[in-house]
Amino acid sequence: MLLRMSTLFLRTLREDPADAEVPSHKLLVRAGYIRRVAPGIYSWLPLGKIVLENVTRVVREEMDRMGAQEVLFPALLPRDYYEATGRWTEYGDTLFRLKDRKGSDYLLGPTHEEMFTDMVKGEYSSYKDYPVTLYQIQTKYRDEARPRAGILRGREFVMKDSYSFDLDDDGLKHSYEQHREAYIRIFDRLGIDYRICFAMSGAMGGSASEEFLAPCPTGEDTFVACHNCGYAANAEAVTTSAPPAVTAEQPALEVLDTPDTPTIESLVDHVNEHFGLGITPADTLKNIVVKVRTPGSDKVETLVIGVPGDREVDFKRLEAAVAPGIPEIFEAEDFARHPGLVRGYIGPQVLASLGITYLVDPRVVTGSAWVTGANEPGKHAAHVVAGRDFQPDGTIEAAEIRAGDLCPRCAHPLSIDRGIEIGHIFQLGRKYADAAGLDALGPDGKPIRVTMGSYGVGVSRAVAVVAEQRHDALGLTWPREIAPADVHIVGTGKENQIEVATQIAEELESRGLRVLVDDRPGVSPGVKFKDSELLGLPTVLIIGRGLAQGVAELRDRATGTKEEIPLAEAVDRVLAACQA
RNA sequence: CGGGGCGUGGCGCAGCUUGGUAGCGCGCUUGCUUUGGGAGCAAGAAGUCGCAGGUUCAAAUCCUGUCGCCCCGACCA
Repeated sequence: MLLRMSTLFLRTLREDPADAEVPSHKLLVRAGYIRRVAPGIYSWLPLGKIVLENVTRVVREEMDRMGAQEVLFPALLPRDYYEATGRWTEYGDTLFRLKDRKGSDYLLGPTHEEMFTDMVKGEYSSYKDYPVTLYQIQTKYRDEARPRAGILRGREFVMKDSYSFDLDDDGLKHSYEQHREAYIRIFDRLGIDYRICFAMSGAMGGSASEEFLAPCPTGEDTFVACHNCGYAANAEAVTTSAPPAVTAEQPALEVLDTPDTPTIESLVDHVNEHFGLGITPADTLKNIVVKVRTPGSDKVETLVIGVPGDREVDFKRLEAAVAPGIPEIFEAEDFARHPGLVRGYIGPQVLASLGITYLVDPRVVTGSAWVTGANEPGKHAAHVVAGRDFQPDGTIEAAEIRAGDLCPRCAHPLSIDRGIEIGHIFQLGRKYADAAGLDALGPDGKPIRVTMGSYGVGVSRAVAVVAEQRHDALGLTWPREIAPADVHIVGTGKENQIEVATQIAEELESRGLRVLVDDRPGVSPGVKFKDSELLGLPTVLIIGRGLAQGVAELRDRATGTKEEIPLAEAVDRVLAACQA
């Protein structure tokens, strides 16, 4: 491959685009890789298209290597496939819907579980056919509430999605492990820094689930990591380690007059001042009321959640914890309907008699004593003991996570970072097979319900993530595997530098390298150097002022090292650099 | 959907308070000079000032409405 900048369809921008905020967005636009056409929708210019194809190639090679077989579904799909699983309505506004000329409903596929399941059902019927894993690399459409950060979160994006079909749980585990290994190879080859995090399976249903998160300040996901034992988890999936149960005898419950103490801080101050208890916010028990709506029905359950007073309820964690239920704020009118719940002074002592479910943070262990509401305006209760004065219906992971919280596996302090989800693997189980009635006929003549795994890689997002993780003040610094070319040869000077640069470019191309040569006449050296740095090819060879002395300059874009080399050795030295 | 900001040549912006000739930088075209860090000089091309209505002798500027976009929060590869 030999690209000549004199004819390459490329225009670099000197200034950041006004609508870009994150580095990958700014740089990909400035370097002429992508252009915006609508919110969350981008065109790929020649260099960007090459990078995207390179990522695609890596993903495809690794999927093929693990034995998955590539298929391709349409992006334009009829409604009925998504009707069977209820997702035509469940997916809500995120689904791009359209009608054909006859008025029939269609959609642009946001994901393809239904299609894969249906395809396997149509072709396979015997246990001898299984297991099988299929994948596709496809453009997906999601009408995101808020597309953002350029290509990082678009409404149209390229995704590799695959599905494994197995006859039993062990088979599913094996398929899952194979994917895990394939993903590790993929992201290693792409040069992405990532963590494999425990995840919630969320609305998709299913059990084991892990996310591949690329640590990045602009990331939208929060994850914790333990630097001692290697544990990592999405914030929603972190489990809280419970302290041991308290066996010591506790004083009897005591109701205290606590007027004007609407906040935890005011309560703590008041109690310490008037009753000398010496408590901290962590000794109080804060009780939050929420409504949990069951999707697709009118059923709404009232739920009270007890968390230590020094912590907020993390709504995302709460959502994950009550999934597939949808938590909603308990409004003033809801309080009006539940006179037993005294806003600001709720204590768990009365919940059982009110018939309200009470779930507590795991720190609220049996025997622990708390200062909490007394279910009367202006009154709180002290020495309220779990297991004695109230009986929780269970625990819930809804309290916020903080840096320094203890690792659930080894009890070392956890760190908190942000990351971008680039891959997600999980064991779906039989939800879609159930919906589709996907069975294999077993050796005994009886049907076996197939169990599935679902696995995704954000292909176009990976391009942005690499740009996000690998750039400097001057521009992009692609890893060789996905760079638009191996080497950028810059010819600059008023003698025959451009001719020589072109000759070397042709020689390197014939030796199997992918080459970009800057053969633009009359363009000043500064412009060429700046463009070279912006574009970010890993190796740069400059044929410039040293030509008369038979000298070229070899640069490494990422490290910034520069070396003068004899022109006669240029081809070999570039080859060596590109093969290192 | 809630909150904030912005719509002016291809890109980045000023002008709007106090109505009166549409301006700057980059990019683009032509010529000459320049060639190791986004060159210089000269001459050019290119704008329904988001859209609609209103006020006015006169609207980018004032008023009303409307559309769109970006950013921050609830959703996800």
